[in-house]
Order: sequence, then structure tokens, then C-alpha cells
Amino acid sequence: MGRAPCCDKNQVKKGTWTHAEDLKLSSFVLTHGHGNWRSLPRRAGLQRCGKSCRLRWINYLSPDVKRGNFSPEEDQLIINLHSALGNKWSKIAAHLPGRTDNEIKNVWNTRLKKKKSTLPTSPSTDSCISYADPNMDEHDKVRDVEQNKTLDGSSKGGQESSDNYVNVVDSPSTIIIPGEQPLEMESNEIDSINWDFLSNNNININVDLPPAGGESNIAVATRPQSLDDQVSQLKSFFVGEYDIDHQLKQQDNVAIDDWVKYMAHELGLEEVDQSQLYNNSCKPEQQLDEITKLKEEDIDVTNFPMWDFGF
DNA sequence: AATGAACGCAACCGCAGTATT
DNA sequence: CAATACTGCGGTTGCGTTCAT
Repeated sequence: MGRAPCCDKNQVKKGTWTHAEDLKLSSFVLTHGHGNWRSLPRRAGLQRCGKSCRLRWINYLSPDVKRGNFSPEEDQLIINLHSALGNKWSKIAAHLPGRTDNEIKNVWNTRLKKKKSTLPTSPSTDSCISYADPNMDEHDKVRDVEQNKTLDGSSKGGQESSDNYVNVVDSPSTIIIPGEQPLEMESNEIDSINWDFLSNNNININVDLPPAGGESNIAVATRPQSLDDQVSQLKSFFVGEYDIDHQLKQQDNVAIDDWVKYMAHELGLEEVDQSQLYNNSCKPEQQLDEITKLKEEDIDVTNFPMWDFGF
């Protein structure tokens, strides 16, 4: 006896969503929250499967979804993350605010896979770090701040760096910041990094783990708060928060600022001007009121303000 | 201009993991 | 502890659009 189907397939509509259905779903979720997806279609008056509603909301209707083409920086980040994580689309999506796993998967399959195959092999993606547990799957070795893991200090290898990466090599390890003197770190210093602090301050550090070899790469990615906040956080991390004794401490702060800003730019972390994202001048609640007043036949597709809920 | 191929994207499906009863 | 329900993920499909011939 198998599991009961999630919905009666004879009773639910399939295929492309209409604007009227979008309206019903958006209005319902924005006023009531989604709660139980399975019961949502009935409560919202939709003849759709709950899974279908969830997918439509997450991938298309949610105000968190960022529209528009992927920037070159986003493309590069996806390529780098895919090298480390494989087809873990949701994990990759977690590093690209506003992008969904489905969207990233599509971009990879239609564009980036070919793009990557035409590029020369990069040292930053073909190198590796050796771990204590040799049985661990390569992709599972990705260190994730949320999981509170730390680097193993036994890495070996070269010192190549790419623009978006800070490389950790050898033991004692060396952090190579583009344009700066190498930063020596003992493995225990790396292990002492306060991952909670980074996580609490929305600074994500990912270790990009290629196949067998010696080198690892740490990509610095953050969520978009204000650029100033990011600068101060990144600075505190790299130049003294953990009392790392290295040449960078004596460097001119201007150079550090320049590098941090450069990194922020490369990673697309510049502060977002909300007024440019959401052109509609009225507040989200007002927009919702206006939308819910509309009759289905009144919907003007060209003016449908689906993405204007600028919370 | 017609048509078939390639592309891009939204949506569906089945499975696995987790929560609840 | 087992059965069931629910959610989320990744693979795949189908369809509309664009491009090449």
C-alpha cells in the first residue's frame, strides 16, 4: 500500500498559472500566510495542488524573488559554488539572495554548464584540501558556517588566488587576499575562528572543495545589509577581531578599505536602493488593498503589480 | 515566409527527510 | 515505534519563443 496522493489529480488544474490564479494566491498568502500548503488551495479558492501553489509562490510570486537577468558576478558565484557543492541547488540559492533554486538550476543547465566547459581549468576549482576523514564525500566536505564547522589545518598546496577568493594554503596556512601581503595563520587559529560571530553577522564563509590535491579556497559572501556594515564586519574579521598576528595589521587602512569594497563589488553586495527596486510609490498594504478590490475580469496584465510588495 | 531545431523557463513528478499522530 | 502527513529538493518534461536555414 503506497502513500496517499497529495491531492485528487482529477480535481486539480495543471499547467501554466493564470493571472487570476496568481492574484488569488498572492492575496491569500500576503494576508493569511501560507500555513498548511495542502489545505491552502481550498482556503484560497484555487483548484490547484498544494505543492503547485507552494512552487508558484516560492519561485515566482514571492516578493523576495529577484527578477531580471543574472549578473556576471552571480554567474561566477554559481560556477564557484557548483564546483564545491555539486547539484545542491537550494544550498547554492542560499548564497544568492532573491534567486530560487529552480531558477539557478535552469541557468546552470541552459547557460553556465556550457560556459564553464569552455573556460580554462582554474586552479581555484581544481585544487583541494585533505581532511581527517578520507571517506567523507567531497561535496559533503564543504564547510558551512551554519553548521559551525571549522577548517582542518592539514591543507597543502599552492598559493594561486582568484579575484573572488581568499585562499588558505599550507600549514601554517596562508590567507591570500588579492592585492595584499599573504596572511599567515596557524591551523589552530583557523579553527578558533568564531563561526557563530560570522553567522550572527551574516558573514558566510564557504570552503570550496575541489577533488584531490592541496589547496582550499574560502569565498566570502554576505547578505546585503548596508555596505558600511559589511565593510566594518569584513575588516574586523580580517584585521584584528581574532587577534591574528600578521602583516596586514600594519597596512594602511585605506588599502584594506579598497579591498573590502572591491570584494563587496565583486560579490554584488552593494547596498540596494529600495526605491529603485519598487517603483510603485504606495505602501505594500495599500497595494494589497487595491489588488484585493479588483475583480478578476478587471485585471490588467500589463499593470499587475505582482512584484511591488517592497517590504 | 515557412519550418524545424535549439533554447529558456515554468511547472510537474517522485522521492527523501522530518514532523505529527 | 509505526503509520501517516507534510515539506522541500532535484530531476525531468512540456511548451512558448527565438534562431538558423
